[in-house]
Amino acid sequence: MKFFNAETFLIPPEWQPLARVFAALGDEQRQRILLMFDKGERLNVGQIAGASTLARSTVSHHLKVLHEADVLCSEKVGKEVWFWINRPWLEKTLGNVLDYVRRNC
Amino acid sequence: MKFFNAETFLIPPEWQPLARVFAALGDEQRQRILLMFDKGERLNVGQIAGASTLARSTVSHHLKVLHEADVLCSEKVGKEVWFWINRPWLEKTLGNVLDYVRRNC
DNA sequence: TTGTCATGTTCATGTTTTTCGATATGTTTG
DNA sequence: CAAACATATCGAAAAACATGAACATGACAA
Repeated sequence: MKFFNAETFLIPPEWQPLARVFAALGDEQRQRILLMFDKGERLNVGQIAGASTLARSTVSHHLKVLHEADVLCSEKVGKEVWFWINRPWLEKTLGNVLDYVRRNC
Repeated sequence: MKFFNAETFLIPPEWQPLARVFAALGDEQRQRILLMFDKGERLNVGQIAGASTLARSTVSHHLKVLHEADVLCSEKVGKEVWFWINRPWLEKTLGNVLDYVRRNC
């Protein structure tokens, strides 16, 4: 068994940002939102809410979760906030997990 | 915007097994369990429960979730049930997502 | 066989977290 | 200021999580 620390078991700290990504992507509504984005596209809350069955405030909440997990970037322009996928981070994160699996599983 | 279907938005069916993987990996305790496995190692419920702070029944539940997401394989030998990481599936799933990100994000 | 112990799952319950919409508040534009 | 857009907060409903007790099964010894 791996990573023993006396009696208890500790998650390596480099896994924690990753944990947020998985938690964020674990929700179906948030997956739905992510899949809406076209390559390189930027969308605002209204557009996403319009394409979903959720209330605008609910969409805003999910966007916040995705943003805190660094899965989405955002920029406020005038009275609108534009979101887009953080491709480099997503690519790096998934790549790291894949490497980990290949090396340690 | 992508994948429009009249008014509502549909998740492509090939994403559903993947969604289960992310949901399974979204929980911290389940991450903890996964990280316990050494390369190629097989562990039973008692060993995992012993290395965690959770009750055996709780561990059993989490193992069931991981198994239903195909993240773990299991085999019953005698009175013990042995679990191990489904490396090929995990590798394939993460690889698919990574490809998707590279192609469509 | 019968009894006992070890292992794992299922069930009922209680707790905690998440989800969601409504409303109120904040910002920016015209 | 008024209108449009987004966010924050709150409470209710739903889902997920954790636990011990009860149950099922297999190993093993008397």
